[in-house]
Amino acid sequence: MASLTEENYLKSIHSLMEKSSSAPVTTNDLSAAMKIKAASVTDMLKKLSAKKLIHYKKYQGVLLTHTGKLLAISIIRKHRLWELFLTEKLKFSWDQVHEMAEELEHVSSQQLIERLDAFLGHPKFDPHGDPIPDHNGKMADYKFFNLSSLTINEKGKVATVIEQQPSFLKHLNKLNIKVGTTIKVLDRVDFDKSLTISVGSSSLFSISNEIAKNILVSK
Amino acid sequence: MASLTEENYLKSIHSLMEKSSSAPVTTNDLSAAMKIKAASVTDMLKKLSAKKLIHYKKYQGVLLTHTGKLLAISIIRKHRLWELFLTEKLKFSWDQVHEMAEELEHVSSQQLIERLDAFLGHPKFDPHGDPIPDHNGKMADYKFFNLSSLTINEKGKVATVIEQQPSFLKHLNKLNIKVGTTIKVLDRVDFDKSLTISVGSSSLFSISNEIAKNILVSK
DNA sequence: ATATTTTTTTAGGTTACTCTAAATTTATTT
DNA sequence: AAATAAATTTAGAGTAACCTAAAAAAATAT
Ligand SMILES: [Mn+2]
Ligand SMILES: [Mn+2]
Ligand SMILES: [Mn+2]
Ligand SMILES: [Mn+2]
Repeated sequence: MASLTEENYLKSIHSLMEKSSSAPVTTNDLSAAMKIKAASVTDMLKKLSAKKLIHYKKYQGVLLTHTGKLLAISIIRKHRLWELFLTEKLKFSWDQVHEMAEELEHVSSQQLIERLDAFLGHPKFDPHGDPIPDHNGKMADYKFFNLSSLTINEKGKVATVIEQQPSFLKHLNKLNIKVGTTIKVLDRVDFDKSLTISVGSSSLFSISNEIAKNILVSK
Repeated sequence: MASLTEENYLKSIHSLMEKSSSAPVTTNDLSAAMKIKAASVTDMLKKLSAKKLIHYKKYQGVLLTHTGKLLAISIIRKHRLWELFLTEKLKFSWDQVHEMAEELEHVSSQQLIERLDAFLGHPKFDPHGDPIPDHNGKMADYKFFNLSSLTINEKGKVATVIEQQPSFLKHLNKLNIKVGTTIKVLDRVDFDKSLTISVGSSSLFSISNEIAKNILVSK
């Protein structure tokens, strides 16, 4: 139905819509996110519009149609299930799996993905703490708190990370921070909002606000 | 390095070379096998030749170069490992896995395939009894016997099937014949070479020579 | 309300892969 | 050894997905 390229556009539009709380996504946003020139993006928007996967009016940005959204979510489902397969079964670490999942998510068999889901025990979250949509597209919708917003002596359990570049994830590995880790905020420096935290039951160190802002916790 | 399309051509050339015991593969052979018009095949042959993946002289057919052969075998390795994953872990039957593996074999990560190999326990054969090349391209090379060539009262263990269309595999499912099954030839009709066989320890029935010719056994 | 800047679209091209129709080469028959 | 048939290549074209440069529209600043 949709080509690999079209699938990538839909996924990108979906993720930009989430970041902008469903406001129209602009051509330039897509161009920047996908590293494809704006003129090329315009071409593809016309095509996706003709296929009724997006709502598109010249100069007005785009929104996913119902069909487009379902398709986007089904690709995200595949991406996250494959990521979990790679960490759980093949023992890759969370900083290695994204790129491979970018390819695996385009494997078309619906049956394959349902079997994979069962094989993994119908998981609810991927290795980065992102929710895995079920086969109807529904996904867990918890509200998490930014680590940087916790008060002194407050504890949180790492739920998700916002920034997911391998370099950031590898840094968290060094700090022993992963999904599920309990973090307690012990102190905050007024000047730069850096935090002194304890991780798990052992170590105690300081992290910048830049890092804290990219970690979401449940209380 | 090589595109999905190029990979499919190399795989096709490899399999035709095996069938013709390494004689040059013709443009028309490829055209028929890949269901792509001969003119298009010629275009691609020029391209693969420029990349030194095949030996190609106008009108003279093609052979894989050393590099081309290594690449073809690495794709076959991926194909067969994914097929085994699908049967062993996701519980698909041998008649369902080929199509999915046709897509999965193009996922590029070398690391992924090495981990998958380990996860499956470094298997030697795929669900159809075909040998899985190891990471250096070496594969088991047993000599098997055609079921149709067994003498009366001779036994064999099913090792591979030649024809691998889903329809044929499903028929074998019905007959309870799979890789590993022991078959004993009890009688042969002179007129049409059809065989009366016993399968495993139970059933006893007749199969046509057409079917027998597509089953290879070890003695 | 104009002028300037920024964003987006259009116009015209390129590459990868496919096609049909015509030309050429090789193989087979007579 | 021609003549005919079959296989292969060339020529010309189309679609998908990209690009740069120029034009047009929208947003911002004066
Ligand atoms: Mn990812
Ligand atoms: Mn993820
Ligand atoms: Mn197969
Ligand atoms: Mn196989």
